[in-house]
Amino acid sequence: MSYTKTEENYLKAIYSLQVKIGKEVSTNELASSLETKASSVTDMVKKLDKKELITYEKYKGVSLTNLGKEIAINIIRNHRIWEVFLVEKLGYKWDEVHEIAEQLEHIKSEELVDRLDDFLDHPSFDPHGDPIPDREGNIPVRKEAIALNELKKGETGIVVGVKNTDIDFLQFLEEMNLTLGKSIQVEKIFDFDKSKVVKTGQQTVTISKEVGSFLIVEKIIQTK
Amino acid sequence: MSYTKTEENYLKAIYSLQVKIGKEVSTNELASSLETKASSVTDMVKKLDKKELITYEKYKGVSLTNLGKEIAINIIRNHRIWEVFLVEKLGYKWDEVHEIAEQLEHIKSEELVDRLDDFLDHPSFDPHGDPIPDREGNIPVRKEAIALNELKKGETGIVVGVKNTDIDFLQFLEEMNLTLGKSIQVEKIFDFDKSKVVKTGQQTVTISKEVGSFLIVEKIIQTK
DNA sequence: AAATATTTTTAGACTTATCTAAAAATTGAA
DNA sequence: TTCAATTTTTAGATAAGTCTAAAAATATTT
Ligand SMILES: [Mn+2]
Ligand SMILES: [Mn+2]
Ligand SMILES: [Mn+2]
Ligand SMILES: [Mn+2]
Repeated sequence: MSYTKTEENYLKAIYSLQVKIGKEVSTNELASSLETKASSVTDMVKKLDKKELITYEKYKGVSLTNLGKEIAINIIRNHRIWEVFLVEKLGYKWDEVHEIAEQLEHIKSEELVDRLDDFLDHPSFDPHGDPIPDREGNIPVRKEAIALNELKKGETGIVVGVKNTDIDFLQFLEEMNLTLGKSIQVEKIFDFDKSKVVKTGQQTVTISKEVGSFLIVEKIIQTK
Repeated sequence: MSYTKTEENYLKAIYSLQVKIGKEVSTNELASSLETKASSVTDMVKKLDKKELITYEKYKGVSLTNLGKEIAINIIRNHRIWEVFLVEKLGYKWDEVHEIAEQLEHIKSEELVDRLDDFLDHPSFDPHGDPIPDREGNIPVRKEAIALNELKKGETGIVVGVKNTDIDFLQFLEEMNLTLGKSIQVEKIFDFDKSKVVKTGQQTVTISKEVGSFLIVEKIIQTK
């Protein structure tokens, strides 16, 4: 069985929203996530329901079937492996690869992504720190990955991911030098608005609570 | 400006047919090349004409404008560079890559193929021996490339390309061990049907006139 | 030069994915 | 609990690309 690019994008969007909100995904949520209209969503979810990729009940939203989930995870796997390729082999920066990966993830070939995965030495995380599912759909979990906001004053974390992939945000991080793998120490937290002064390498910058909620870090236990 | 996959495939097909037959491409030729119906072709060529990618006159066939030719050559460049990548980096065999390249050639990114080209050290020919146009559309020419049929008895050539990329034919060549880079010596030519006995490495095989017309070789001058 | 065969175009229909506008159902406030 | 706001669905259109069947034009034979 093979699916259209649109069907795959719907499944991927439903998967992400389902993980994020933990219950049935509404028509409007899907519409806004896919930048389309609610009426278009209704049409498409009927079709996906008929194909048994999702469960849809009128006015009650949708959720993925096992098959739908499998396909969604596979597309995400494709996307993230391509992103690794683009950054590791072609020298793209991590804030430049998403749009191209959106196209590459839909290339139809059982074998291609597996070969690419071999070629890249089976990466577990993509350039944004997101986990890469394996062929069977298992998703690696990172120990101790938390939002930067959960770090207390004096604590240190390594940037291992972001929760927001807007190009503007990624470029902001680049500017601030808060990129993947960077070590960040919390110097001060303002009670006022929970903004923070953090140190990364020689730089010291102030970041908002919002930015701190989007940055995923691995907390470093200081073994003195 | 960006074009649909279908438009790009039409331009590519028109380009190849135009090169092959040297005059306007007829509706039926295009239909059979694209495995579609003449009526569909008529609709599409009207559209491409309106976009000034081709010149179309009712009942008189089509030919590419400069813009159309430029786009066609660019798609061919994409296709062949991806084929090199698939063979050189991912370990595919040369008879396995065409279908995947048919998909990859349509990925929209100014930069991607240029980066891939760098990564592959600017190859001039693809795994089938076909020339790879550069960014400006210039197509490299190979000196002394001739059909195997043009070799006389006793002469030797190196396989540098094929004129038929049907998967059946490529697999036949694989079977016969007449693959790219192989040296072929003509042992005998039958007057009867111009079939040949040829030697490649330790193997000796008989090939038809047709096969000989599809194999491109570089003639080796025996400097005794 | 007609008649016939072939090629090409037109007409009308279908599919996928989308939209706007209006109707129906659900939610939430008074 | 009733009415208003919001969400969702339906109805009807549109655009891209395709198809079949029939009409029109061109090419080939007699
Ligand atoms: Mn991405
Ligand atoms: Mn990513
Ligand atoms: Mn090819
Ligand atoms: Mn090729």
